[in-house]
Amino acid sequence: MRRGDPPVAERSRAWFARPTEVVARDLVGCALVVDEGTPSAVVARIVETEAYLGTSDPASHAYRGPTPRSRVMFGPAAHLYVYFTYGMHHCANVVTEADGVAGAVLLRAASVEDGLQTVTARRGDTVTRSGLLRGPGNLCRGLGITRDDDGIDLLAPHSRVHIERRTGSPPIVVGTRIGLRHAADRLLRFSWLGDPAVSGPVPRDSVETR
DNA sequence: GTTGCGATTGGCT
DNA sequence: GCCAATCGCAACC
Repeated sequence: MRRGDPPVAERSRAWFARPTEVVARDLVGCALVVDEGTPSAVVARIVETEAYLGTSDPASHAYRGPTPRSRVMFGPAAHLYVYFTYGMHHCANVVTEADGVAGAVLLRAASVEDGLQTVTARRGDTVTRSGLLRGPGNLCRGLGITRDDDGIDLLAPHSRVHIERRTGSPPIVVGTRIGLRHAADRLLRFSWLGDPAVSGPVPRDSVETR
């Protein structure tokens, strides 16, 4: 490292601390690395995300201010926010924005690159390969993410979940978020165009490249 | 203390 | 397209 370079961890934190919808778009194509260096390591490429903003977003857990559940969303970026819903499913988010400002990106779908045997063992061998991590609940189950992982720092060396940026720019489709009662019309869903692991109806609202 | 419900999923009509 | 499963939260009394 040249003299004067900022620490790598700080530079990465700044990347996650950008506006939530920008991070949501840029996370598509990144790799999720779970339990690296263990026999059950998994690498999966993110193919679909949704942005959940702070106190201005009626669909966000942060809408009414911090609660015991949502407090991680108000903390520093690059942490994991995991919540439990419908009495049976976990959903994983990447925290965005500056410390004190709420924002998070829901990880909706991913494509298994490595660790297929581990993911299949968790999801069952009747699930098709593209369906293994399709949908936020299935993604958490296939990766073994639970509330125990709530609040972990993605940049900490010992963390069991990391995110790696990858070269290349996949074609991104922008659409409406899925399963919402409020603010259902906002274009805050980002999908890898044409990827078979994308969940829900294929969004066709607009296409952008980066 | 009580209650209504959800950023889901899979199965059935 | 409709609906049950299943329970932690957060809103409300």
